[in-house]
Amino acid sequence: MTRRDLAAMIAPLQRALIAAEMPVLRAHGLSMWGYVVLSALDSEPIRTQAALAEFIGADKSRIIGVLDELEDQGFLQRTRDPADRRARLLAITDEGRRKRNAVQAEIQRNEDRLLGRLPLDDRSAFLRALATLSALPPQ
Amino acid sequence: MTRRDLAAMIAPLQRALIAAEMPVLRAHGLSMWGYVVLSALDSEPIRTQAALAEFIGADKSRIIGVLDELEDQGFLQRTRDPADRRARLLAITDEGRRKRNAVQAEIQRNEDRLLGRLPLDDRSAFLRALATLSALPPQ
DNA sequence: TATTGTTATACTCTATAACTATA
DNA sequence: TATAGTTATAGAGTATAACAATA
Repeated sequence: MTRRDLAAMIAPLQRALIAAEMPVLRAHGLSMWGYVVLSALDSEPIRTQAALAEFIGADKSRIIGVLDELEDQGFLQRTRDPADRRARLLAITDEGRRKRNAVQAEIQRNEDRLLGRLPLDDRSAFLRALATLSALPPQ
Repeated sequence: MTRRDLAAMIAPLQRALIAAEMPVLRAHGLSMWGYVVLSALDSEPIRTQAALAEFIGADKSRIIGVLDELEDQGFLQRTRDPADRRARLLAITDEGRRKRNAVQAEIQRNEDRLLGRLPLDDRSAFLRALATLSALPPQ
């Protein structure tokens, strides 16, 4: 029995999900990477920019503009690490957490509409499978 | 009950799938878009470049270099449409079909290794769900 | 005038390589 | 000398606009 390539099926789905996120993010004044950063800081204890960059799979130079903007918006604080004055410690603010939660709620509401097309047990199996596969080591 | 964003789970999976495809494609002398084009032509009756571009969700100007290369490689033929001499009719060659099938077999073998991490019924539900969600209209 | 395929141009993303300040 | 963060530069990928041939 033949099937389509996984990547070929996932690509349009990913496109659709991102297209649905865009207006939500824009309405909240967040960039895609800004949302990714807030989500990372909200769910994991991350200390430095280098640690953050590695966690979200981006280069350390790529996130700087994002952090600058988030800090300007008051969603993030950067403080020098007293123990190593080269490093900057990252902390999401209460406002940042609120913003992230509001955006996520809207995004997941959209996603749930999509998931609603699936039979109930396919849906939970799908989410379970995604959670497993997304957590695999890169290799 | 909270879950991660769909997009956030799909993104690393997509990255992993593409990373696994790259060496296979390179070994066969195909670009990613070249493979996409051959797959489209092999599975759907597509006549013109405009139709192909729309089918794979790319701009018509973006596929030209891809088509040039595939033609050079002998995987594709372009002929002027006698009924409308502006248009060029696309046809995958036998060699192109063979190449596409060989590449797809290798790619899916990799993918199957990933899917092997899932319990059997989750796996079929996952594939079923993906087929459904990837086929949804962009909206 | 509109459309097909093509080419040229500009823009966005990303990766890489310098640079600074600390260690 | 090495590392954290920053800035500058260059490259890839993409979108848009202009163009020639045909309708």
